Amino acid sequence: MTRAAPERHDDILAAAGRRFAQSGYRGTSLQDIAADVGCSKAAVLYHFTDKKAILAELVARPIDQLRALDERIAAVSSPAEAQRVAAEGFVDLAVQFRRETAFLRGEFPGLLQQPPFSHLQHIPDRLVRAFAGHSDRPAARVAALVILAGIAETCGEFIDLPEAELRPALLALVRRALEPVT
Amino acid sequence: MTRAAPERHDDILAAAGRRFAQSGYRGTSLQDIAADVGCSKAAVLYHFTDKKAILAELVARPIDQLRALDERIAAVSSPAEAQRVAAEGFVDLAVQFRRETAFLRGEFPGLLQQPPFSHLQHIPDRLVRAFAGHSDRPAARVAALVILAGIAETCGEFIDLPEAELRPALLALVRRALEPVT
DNA sequence: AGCATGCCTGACCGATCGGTCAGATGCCGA
DNA sequence: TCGGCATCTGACCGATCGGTCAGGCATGCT
Repeated sequence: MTRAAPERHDDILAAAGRRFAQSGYRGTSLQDIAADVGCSKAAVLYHFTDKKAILAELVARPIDQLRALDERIAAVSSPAEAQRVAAEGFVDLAVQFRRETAFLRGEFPGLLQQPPFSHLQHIPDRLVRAFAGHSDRPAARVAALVILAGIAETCGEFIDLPEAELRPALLALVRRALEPVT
Repeated sequence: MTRAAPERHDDILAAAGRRFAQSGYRGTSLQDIAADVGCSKAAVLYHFTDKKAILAELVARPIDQLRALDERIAAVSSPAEAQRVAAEGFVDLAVQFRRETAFLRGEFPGLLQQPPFSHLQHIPDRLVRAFAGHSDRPAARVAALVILAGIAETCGEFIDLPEAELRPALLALVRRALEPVT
């Protein structure tokens, strides 16, 4: 069965993403990916030079999305508008990013501090500042990141609560924590 | 070089713990562990039946600690005392547990819902209730867990802030979030 | 028709993995 | 001194891994 190259490329990427998220990078063989796609292992290596290349392209996507959100925030004029944009986009993005790259933290600790992931160390700084409303309290800025970034992974691990219910409750709590002291 | 069995046993366990935390379970070979300990791979398999057995014994330890803390909280009389004990013990324990078992989440998702890890789903319930001071707001109880559990992993990943500085700031924030609405 | 190109397959390779096994070594009680 | 047990080693096994290679097959251009 022969398909057009771009579609096969994306099929492999999607299958690899599901497998990596489920069983980790080292726990996923090229044979597994090929079976999901419905082709041979050699076909996978025809579209990607390496197994590493699949991973690299897979993680580049959320990084680009996060960078795009960062630029969108940088483009708006008022801090209030920046906060709104950040609050809307960052939660979903942080949740998605952590869910899709959870296996990286276990198998490759320290990898997120290296390029191209190290971009994240600078981008979230502006994101969180926008989200926390230019708060001077570092605890508030840190907390916004910690809470948001921890939602996806912690939910369903310790807590038996669907993400749909957990997120608004936590968001309300984040907003409250970030309110200025009266 | 021959050592007494209990010491060798613990040496292997300690070496495996470091390796698993660094490179993951599948990323660590028995040869790696043996090299760290200073013995042969067969010697490792003399003290442990399986590679799985090493992992099982490694993760059983923090589970026991968490259960012990739970029993300590159940033993105290007043809710205020329970809250103090929980606040003291749970933060360190949650941080340690998440750091030492971070690789599990990436390589074996869903494992923490199965025995013997599923005990954690019941134990933290009382812990968090004690920590949150019997709050009726579910968001507060959830938040206490989420925040505490997210400290170890998120710190040093996105945030360039040592844990020693991060923890008191977050603890202050947790307490504030849990205060009753005035 | 003939040929080139893109896409894919099955067979194969070396390396590494977890695990087994027979036997060597050292220690300790009889 | 001798036998037995605990501890450990080197050699080895089958399985699986990532990756290579020669060739097959369809399509489309000349």
